[in-house]
Amino acid sequence: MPDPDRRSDRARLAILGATTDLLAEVGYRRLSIEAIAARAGVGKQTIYRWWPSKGAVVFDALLEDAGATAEARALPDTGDIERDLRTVLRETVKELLDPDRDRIQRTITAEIQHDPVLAEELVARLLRPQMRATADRLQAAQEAGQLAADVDVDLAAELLFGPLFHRWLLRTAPLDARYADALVEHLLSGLSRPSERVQS
Amino acid sequence: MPDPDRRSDRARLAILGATTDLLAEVGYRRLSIEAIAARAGVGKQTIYRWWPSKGAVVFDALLEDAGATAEARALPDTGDIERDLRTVLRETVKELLDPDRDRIQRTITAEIQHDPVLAEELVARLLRPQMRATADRLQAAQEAGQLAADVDVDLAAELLFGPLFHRWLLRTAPLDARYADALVEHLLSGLSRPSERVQS
Amino acid sequence: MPDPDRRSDRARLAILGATTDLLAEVGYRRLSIEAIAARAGVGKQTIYRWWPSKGAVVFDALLEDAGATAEARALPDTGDIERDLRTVLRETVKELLDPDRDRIQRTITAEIQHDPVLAEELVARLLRPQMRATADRLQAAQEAGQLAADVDVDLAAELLFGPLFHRWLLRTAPLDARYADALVEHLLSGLSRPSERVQS
Amino acid sequence: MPDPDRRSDRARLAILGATTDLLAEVGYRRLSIEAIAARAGVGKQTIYRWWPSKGAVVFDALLEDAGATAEARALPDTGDIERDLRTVLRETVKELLDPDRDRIQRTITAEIQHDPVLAEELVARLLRPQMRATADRLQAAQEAGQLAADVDVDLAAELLFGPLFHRWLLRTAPLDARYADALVEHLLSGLSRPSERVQS
DNA sequence: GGCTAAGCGAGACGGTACGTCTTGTCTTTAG
DNA sequence: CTAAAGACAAGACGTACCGTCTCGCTTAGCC
Repeated sequence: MPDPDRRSDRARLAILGATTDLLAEVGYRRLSIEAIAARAGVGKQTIYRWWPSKGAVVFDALLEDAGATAEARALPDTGDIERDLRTVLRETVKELLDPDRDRIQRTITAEIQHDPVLAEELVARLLRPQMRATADRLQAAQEAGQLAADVDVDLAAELLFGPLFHRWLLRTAPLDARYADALVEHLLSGLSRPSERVQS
Repeated sequence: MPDPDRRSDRARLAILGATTDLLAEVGYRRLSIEAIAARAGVGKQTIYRWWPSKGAVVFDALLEDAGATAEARALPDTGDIERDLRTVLRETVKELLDPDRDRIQRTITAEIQHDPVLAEELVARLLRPQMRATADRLQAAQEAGQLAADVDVDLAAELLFGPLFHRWLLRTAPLDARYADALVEHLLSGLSRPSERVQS
Repeated sequence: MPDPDRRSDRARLAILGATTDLLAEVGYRRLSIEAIAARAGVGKQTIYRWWPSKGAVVFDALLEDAGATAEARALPDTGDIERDLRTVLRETVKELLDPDRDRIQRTITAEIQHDPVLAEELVARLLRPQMRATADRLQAAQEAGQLAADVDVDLAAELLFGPLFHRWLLRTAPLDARYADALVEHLLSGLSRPSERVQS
Repeated sequence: MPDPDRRSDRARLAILGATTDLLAEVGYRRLSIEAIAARAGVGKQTIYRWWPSKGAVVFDALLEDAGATAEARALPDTGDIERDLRTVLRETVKELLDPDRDRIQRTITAEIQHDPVLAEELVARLLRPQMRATADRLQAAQEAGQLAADVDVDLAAELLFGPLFHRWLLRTAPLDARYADALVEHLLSGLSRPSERVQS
């Protein structure tokens, strides 16, 4: 309904900024549209005009921050697949361990549980690119003969990030660089040998 | 402060029951203590007396339900490790795909993001036992010579459940029985062969 | 703090009306802001925004009603002071005996016991005007030679209304028209004769 | 229902004492049965067993205090009716001006507005005796020939106390000793002269 | 360059829920 | 076997926000 052309960028940025600030100060739970509007020096209607929910505002505010990070995390390609995977996983772990990122990331994760639309946006803009890049790197390694030809590189990427995020989100065990290394180690070496398996 | 000896079990169960019902009906977001009290025929104070937050009530309500489920999901041991893992993973997938369980499980997952105490309780009472059981089943297979002796069974369990929950929580891709099978398949066969790896 | 210019008259009148109705139905003690808001179809905040306490709302509601009454009770002046005073006192008695007015009036009287500010407002807007009018009527009679020149007309007014309200408020004896007449009778005839007094 | 013989005097006095204390500390409005029980070191049930309402407890507590005062205020009889009336009215004024008595008296007055039973008890135990005594003193004066034989002594008593309490309760004007004197003066002298009245 | 249709800030509104407090009843515990 | 202690159902308190709705006031952008 409202005309995007006439949208005030001043207001937009003030809202996003106030949201980021307040998120850090009081957390998602106690964050209110009222407070965002007040902090941003903006009428509540201006928020409701452009965002459908608190979650959406928060989401945009976080993406604003996360954007640069994601770009910067382009996968390295040194020719050594093991080293490159180690690098990217350790980096991911380090990021998740940073208190600020931790809070933001958890907030966004909690948020998408109840909002599939946001979920899709998050996946499309942050998660999928990262996994895609990892899978691409694996494929390059495959083409270089460093990996078996029958390896499903997408599945492989999930075998790296899946357990990592599982530990982090569900807190089943502490997350550290050694775990990242162990995942890479397993992926590249294989856990079991075909010869040792019984016939099923 | 209040004396647990004098706690009314009637009220406790009514509250937990009402919470479960309302969760399924309106979801976590629109679940209110007010509504729980009304549905349970209980004073609000009785809820506040025994639980510190809405999250805690929901959590207890969930555990009450999940208890039996968890017990019932004792791992099968048919002697065939592949079949057994397939069974347990497919079961887990099926459970996560059930709308009610999905909603409840997501709710609780979102909840623990901001509450490490709840997180630890969830892990201790639900997640850890399941992974422990899986790891134990793997160890039995190992002792039966169906798996290489150097396999880290705990890591193996994470390689199964990690990617599963990753897909489910972050919605990076649809979750189905085929994916469960693929995870088992990978774990037991190995993705890469040692002989094919380049020297690093 | 709130801006009186933007005040909704619709809400104001609905609140005052609901208050009057509920006062008559359940009395002051069991009157709740909650109920007023519900009956008026108004948010509680709208009440708290404009009135500091339940007493203040009730007070305004009463004055709204009493306003017209007070205006209408302009003193008659038939030329016959005794008849006019009888009329006004009997009218007052009749009003106090009406169950609705009785309840409201008692409520407000109880209320001002603990709130001098409300007291002053009540006196200024209702009580003082009535006594002033009565005193004025007495003065007119005085000027017409119907009363001694040295009579203090203000004191005289208190001698009429004081005993009346005393009976009514403290319930020391039943209130009726005969009592009103007796008070007028005494005021105009004098209880004791100067000639009969002993020297003091 | 409960047996008055078995009533614990210790508890009764503790309750009455706690009530008086709390009344002075927080006033009637914010006085709660809960607080009285806690302060008195008594179960709430013990209060509910013996008193029907908060008002009743307060009432008893206040009467406990007021009792002695009332007894002590026996009317003087010096033979000079004017002086005696002046004394008793001035005393009453002084009492009403004392902050503690003022608060207690107002509380009790507010209370009886909504409780005719309490009203009757107050009247019977405090108000009526005082007015009776005043009327009796007037009658003695009458018999001594100091007052006209046709004076209604009960009405006369109301003409003294009525305006006094009217001023005090409704705060229509400040209460002081001069006003007390003026009332006595009027009662004994008469406001108007019969000879000056017009024929009605 | 003036008109007009927006977006804007402000904030009152009808509501819902919060977490606390008190009421009056009922139950448990200790003397 | 009584009375304190206090849990309970009920419901009002006053506050915080929700999302909607006017208000005037900029502020474009089209005439």
